[in-house]
Amino acid sequence: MRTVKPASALATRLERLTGEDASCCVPEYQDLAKKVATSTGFPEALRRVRALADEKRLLAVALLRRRKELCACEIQAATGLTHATVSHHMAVLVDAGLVRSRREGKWAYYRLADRPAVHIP
Amino acid sequence: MRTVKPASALATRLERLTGEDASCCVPEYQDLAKKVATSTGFPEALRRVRALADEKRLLAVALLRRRKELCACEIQAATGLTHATVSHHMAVLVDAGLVRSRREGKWAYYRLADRPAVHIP
DNA sequence: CGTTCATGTTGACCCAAATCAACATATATT
DNA sequence: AATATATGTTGATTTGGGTCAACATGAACG
Repeated sequence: MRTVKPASALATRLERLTGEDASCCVPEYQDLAKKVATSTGFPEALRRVRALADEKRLLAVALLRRRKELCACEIQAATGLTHATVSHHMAVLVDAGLVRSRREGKWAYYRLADRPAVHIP
Repeated sequence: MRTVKPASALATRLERLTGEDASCCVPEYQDLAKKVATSTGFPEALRRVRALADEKRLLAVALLRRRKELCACEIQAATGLTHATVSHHMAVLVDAGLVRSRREGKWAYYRLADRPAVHIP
């Protein structure tokens, strides 16, 4: 017989450091990760960062930092996308809490939300 | 004959606002967008935001904010991923300038870079 | 030296998201 | 009312990226 569990790099490293058996420490790290990932700030930060992680959406936000307010047709002209795609992108930004939308007649206006910053949890 | 160009929402809106012909303004917005998108800060901001826009990578960064330094095997234990995937993810973070890597014998250590913040251009 | 072990690299697969055409809705204009 | 217009919605298509198995590298240890 041999050691049953496949030698874990983490366990061997911790045993090297502490001299004790560290085979239990992998679930410990799993628990820490789960605790962080389910903390309040994490899902929102992920949604915000994901919303910004597109070239066209980041461009829209960058433009909104220069012009206070833009209508959908202006964003369409700037991005060169279809109005359908623009609408989809702006919905993602609004859903992430980065942009607020306003409706005036036929036109839809967008501006940055009050606190559009992202901070890592 | 009719108006040759398909009625642009942006042009009609600007003509409504200014009373002048605005058919030229679409390339104007294109130029502004291109100017912003090619500005120095934009590609780096996009790379950083994209690097953070993954659940496992954001988790790794969040963990690095708690523990000053983690080795690859610890990140593997925390994320539950293959070591290949962990290596790939950490390379993305390092390439984005968010994380610095250090090598000590067989082990690879990661810590946050000096200024891991993202700021939108 | 040869083996083991921790990590990096490559190739392939697979899924989520970006995109657009077509349709739907709502507002303005005549 | 009827038409035109600006935007939202849906379905389908395609592409980028996350994932892993397999292989490669390089160090420690006998």
